[in-house]
Amino acid sequence: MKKPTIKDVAKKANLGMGTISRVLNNTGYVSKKTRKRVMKAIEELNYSPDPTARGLVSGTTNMISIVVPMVRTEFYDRMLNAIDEIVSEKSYDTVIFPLLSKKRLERFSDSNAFLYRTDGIVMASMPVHKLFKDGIIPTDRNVVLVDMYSERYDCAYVENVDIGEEAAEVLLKHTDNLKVLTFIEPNNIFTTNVFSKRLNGFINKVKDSGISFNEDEVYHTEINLHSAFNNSIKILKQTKDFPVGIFTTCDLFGYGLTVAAKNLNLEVGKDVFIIGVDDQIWSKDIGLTTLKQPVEEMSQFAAEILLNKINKTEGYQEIVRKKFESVLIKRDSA
Amino acid sequence: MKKPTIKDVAKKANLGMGTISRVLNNTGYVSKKTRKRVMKAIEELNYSPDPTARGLVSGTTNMISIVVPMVRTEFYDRMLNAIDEIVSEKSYDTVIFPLLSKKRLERFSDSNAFLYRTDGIVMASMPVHKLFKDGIIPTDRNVVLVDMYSERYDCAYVENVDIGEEAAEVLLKHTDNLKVLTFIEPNNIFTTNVFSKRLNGFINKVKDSGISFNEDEVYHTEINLHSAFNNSIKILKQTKDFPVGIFTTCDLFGYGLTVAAKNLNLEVGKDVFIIGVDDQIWSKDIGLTTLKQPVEEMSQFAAEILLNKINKTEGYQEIVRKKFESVLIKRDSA
DNA sequence: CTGTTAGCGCGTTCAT
DNA sequence: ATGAACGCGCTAACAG
Repeated sequence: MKKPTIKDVAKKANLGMGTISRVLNNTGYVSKKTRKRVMKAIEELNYSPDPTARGLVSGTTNMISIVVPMVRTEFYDRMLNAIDEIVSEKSYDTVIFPLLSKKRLERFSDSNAFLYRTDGIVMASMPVHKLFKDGIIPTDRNVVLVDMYSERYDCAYVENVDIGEEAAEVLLKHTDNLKVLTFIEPNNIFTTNVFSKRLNGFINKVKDSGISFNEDEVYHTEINLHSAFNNSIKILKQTKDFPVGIFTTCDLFGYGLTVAAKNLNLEVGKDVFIIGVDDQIWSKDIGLTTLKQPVEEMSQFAAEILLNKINKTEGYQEIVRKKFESVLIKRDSA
Repeated sequence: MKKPTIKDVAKKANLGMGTISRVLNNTGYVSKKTRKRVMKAIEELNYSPDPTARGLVSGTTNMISIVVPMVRTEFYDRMLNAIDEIVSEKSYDTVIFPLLSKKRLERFSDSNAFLYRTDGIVMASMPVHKLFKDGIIPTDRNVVLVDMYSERYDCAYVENVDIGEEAAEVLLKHTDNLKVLTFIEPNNIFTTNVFSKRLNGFINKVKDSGISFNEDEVYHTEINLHSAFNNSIKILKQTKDFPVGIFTTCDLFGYGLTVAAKNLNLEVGKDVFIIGVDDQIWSKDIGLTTLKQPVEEMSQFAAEILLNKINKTEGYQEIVRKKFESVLIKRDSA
């Protein structure tokens, strides 16, 4: 019971292999009648073409690789869904490569890694210049970056410095008494420093506005709610004057702060102003004002330019770069 | 600048293709000297073999597919890491297929989907009997299930009914006044009903112990902290007698309940006893007693039997099934 | 020990 | 409009 091949179909339909291939790929001429015969044979044998063989001869796989740093956040979940939606319309399949470890990165440095055998690659939040030798992704396939700026590659990104600046603007409308709750990224090749960019943008904007800002007002937390809660309690207890405006560099921290404020009987939106980043699905429920990164739009845009490039016939192609703006979602907290 | 092929290497080293192939695959005899020559040529040309061509002829890819329902939980993140760790030792690569949608499921029903072109498939938390026609995964490749029991396939799983029972046991040591906070799974082909299994196990155990249990004592929540928190407040407010013991069918809900209790000035571990499931990374920090599913052990076991099967030469192989026991992690909350 | 050759399953000429 | 033959890059089998 071996799997049927195109040869079996040809034999069954009393036709040449070429003809079968032609109806399979909708290429060249083939009469209506024989097409029907082919379809019937395919049906009967329950045949479907072998993608490996196809890949070998045509060089294409009808698949798109998506490389993500990890797979446990809403951000990347949204991204994967958005990309899959776009490419599946053109009957491309997605396959996910989480960059789990340094060992995996090494494997990804081989241009024959499976990752690069697909028709196109989406790299999300990857500091390509740090990860790959000479900053070059070892492939001749089409590549597009999401959530990352690059000089060399097509990319769809948001400027995290801008996010920090916008956060400052929002809070400054309420008070000059400002603090920040953020995460300190480890200094390794994997990080894209989104948190420190947001922080820097915030500080710059505040200082530009002529307000003094002491680095002591930046508090640290780990990326989990419990740590965010604990450190929020600390911030609030150390706060002498209210109201206070606090920029939490992601919504999760904003959540911790919201709960902490409630615990200390402080009113969010009056005693404590909070702005977060990301607009998580639950952010609405807790009335958190936030800067939403347009993940879906960004991802879909990236997917589209990737498909374009794949289907464009050879030749020079300009690098496409698109900066996406975060959107202020105004709710009760600020 | 085409990529070098094995032919180029052969030419460069003045050898036959066969010899190159032999050193590449460590098969057959090849003298030390020529091996060196080959290595040198490979180095100089920066050659690496084309996995597609390899796959076509040998039928193997050195890759393992992992199918997961989604990719945004710690549970699956842990699983992926655990599996990757095992298989990468044998220089297999992992590729992830999240079952994002019904459309994707359809694609997965084609035995030539890329998913099935790898050397082995790990399916996580997949109700195979509901997802595939006749309950058969359309492939002749080796398959093993994780976090799911099956009559037909090798599997490594935990019995979620047991988890509910154990939770009941723990809480009953503190009080007979019991409640549950859980999620109601939608009734579709994707769900594995872990939550209702845990609930049923709990209820059965309680009733077996001669304690009456009213279905009204089961409260529902969505799978996010905010909903868990809100519904926890509701539970606690509707509770007349303390202490109360509450089984939260996952740690996330336990977290919401912990925060809610604090909010209402109830002491966890005295007024309110809580037991959760999963032992998330932050569960320790909030002192949550929990039943840890041995994700890593389970996943690694599955990976190992998969590798075994792959490398075993043909012939009858018994189905391997291993049930893993959850581990009680005792902390302050119960 | 090493070279040669026949396919793996398919797409793509090139005849017809 | 269709069939035959070649080759994609590689491994396996067989000669030598």
